[in-house]
Amino acid sequence: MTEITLYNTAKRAKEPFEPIDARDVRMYVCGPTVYDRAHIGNARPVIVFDTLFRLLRHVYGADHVTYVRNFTDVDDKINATALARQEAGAEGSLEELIRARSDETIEWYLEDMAAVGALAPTKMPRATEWIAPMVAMTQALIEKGHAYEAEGHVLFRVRSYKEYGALSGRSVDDMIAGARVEVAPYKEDPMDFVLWKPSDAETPGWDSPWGRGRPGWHIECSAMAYELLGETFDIHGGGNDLTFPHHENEIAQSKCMGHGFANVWMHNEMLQVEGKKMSKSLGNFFTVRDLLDQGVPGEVIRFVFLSTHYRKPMDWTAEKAREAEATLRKWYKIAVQGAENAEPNADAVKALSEDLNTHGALAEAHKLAAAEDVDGLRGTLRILGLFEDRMPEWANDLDASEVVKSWIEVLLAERDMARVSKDYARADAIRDGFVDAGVIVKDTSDGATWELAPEFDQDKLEALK
RNA sequence: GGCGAGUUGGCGGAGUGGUUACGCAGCGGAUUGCAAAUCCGUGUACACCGGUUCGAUUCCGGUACUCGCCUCCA
Repeated sequence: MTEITLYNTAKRAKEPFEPIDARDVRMYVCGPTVYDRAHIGNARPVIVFDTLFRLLRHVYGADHVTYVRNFTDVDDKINATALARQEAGAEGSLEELIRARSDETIEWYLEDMAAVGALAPTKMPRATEWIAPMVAMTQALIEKGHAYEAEGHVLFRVRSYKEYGALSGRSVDDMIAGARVEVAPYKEDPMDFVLWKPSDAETPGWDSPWGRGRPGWHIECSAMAYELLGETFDIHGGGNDLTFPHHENEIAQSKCMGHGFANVWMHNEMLQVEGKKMSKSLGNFFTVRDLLDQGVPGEVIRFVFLSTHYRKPMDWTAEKAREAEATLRKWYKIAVQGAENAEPNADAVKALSEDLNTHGALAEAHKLAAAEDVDGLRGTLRILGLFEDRMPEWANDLDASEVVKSWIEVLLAERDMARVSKDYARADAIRDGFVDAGVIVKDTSDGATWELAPEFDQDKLEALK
């Protein structure tokens, strides 16, 4: 069996991956807060952990991997959108509008992530459907002395968990020293974080022993992971911005419940755009849907993501997308000749098994393409999520008649042969079409150059249209 | 301030204690009906300073610089 090595944030080292139960390998990844379209950075953990999911399925069998990715649909930003819609005259109660906003955002998310080749996780729990387990866990933490109620809030007593800070390598005292946040007066300790908070009439809330309220973000993941994967599971993933405080808090909650929780912690690095942090103020903020709408295929987006190791900062550039598209066009023509159930190349799998060296796997794919190993390439592209059942439509050759039409536009406007021929790859067939139509002829003086026919006239071109 | 990641040839980006990563671009050539496409060939890189070693880009220590997190932002 293929030996998989993974970098474990908790150990700060790569270690051999040994599943608790090879017949049911379990992974939890923090999913999105569903208030709007997923931006391009959101796609990174999705693609990284989807690739890991595919590798695990390959190694342990498709039926022996459980992958849980949640939706956080308790959030003030969702409420704000719903409220704005109501004020703009939208039909329905605020509650209904909130639910509708979550629903539509989840739908968008699944569409966009499917477009970049992400398989659906085994389970996708919505926080609002698991409130009872969150309440139960909160209650249990109070009973164990790890949490306390204060002014309608329930807070986790950070000082009661000695290992707090181990994942992110921080000490509680250092964190307090560097804290820039104002401390709520009802907290016993500045580091304590909320498990449950009260909701006002305008905010979604659920009944609880502490009154009507809603869960804190961190308890959501602890409770859902426990319900769906059990007390102990194999891998917990997410972006490295979640390492602290989110994952640190999850660990504190679950460990204090007496759970083993996750054995391996994996974090992907952040994404930048054209060398800069993506932000709305810099104007380099865009969503996955924006790219798709601009005609960047999902496979190309995925390829670009796979070309950088997941633990390194990644830079999204238009140049990389161009390169990726050219490479994929070439590969698809070869891979499409391969058998449908072709196995991935062993060296490519080996690369992936070494802490998800996706770029190494792509390098193997280059070699397979050069060797015209149609099966190996097809299988390899499939495990990378770059090729499913058939060639993506965008990768097919351009339709000659469509291309001719665009050429005609340019010829009519500029009569520029060179300009036209630069733009299209399939010049031969297209040119033949023009020759047949008598629009272009070979220059008789040198016999090597093409020019517009002397008797060329507008009508002839118009007719071709 | 605290924590963490990184620095590889023109660019992107792997990896290794002593042998070609890979891709793109470039250059040379082949082919060709201009161009494109295709094919062949081509590149002695590893931030800086010390140390360990027969030998370090690869291990250890330090310096510089870059970046991220510490704000429910993946």
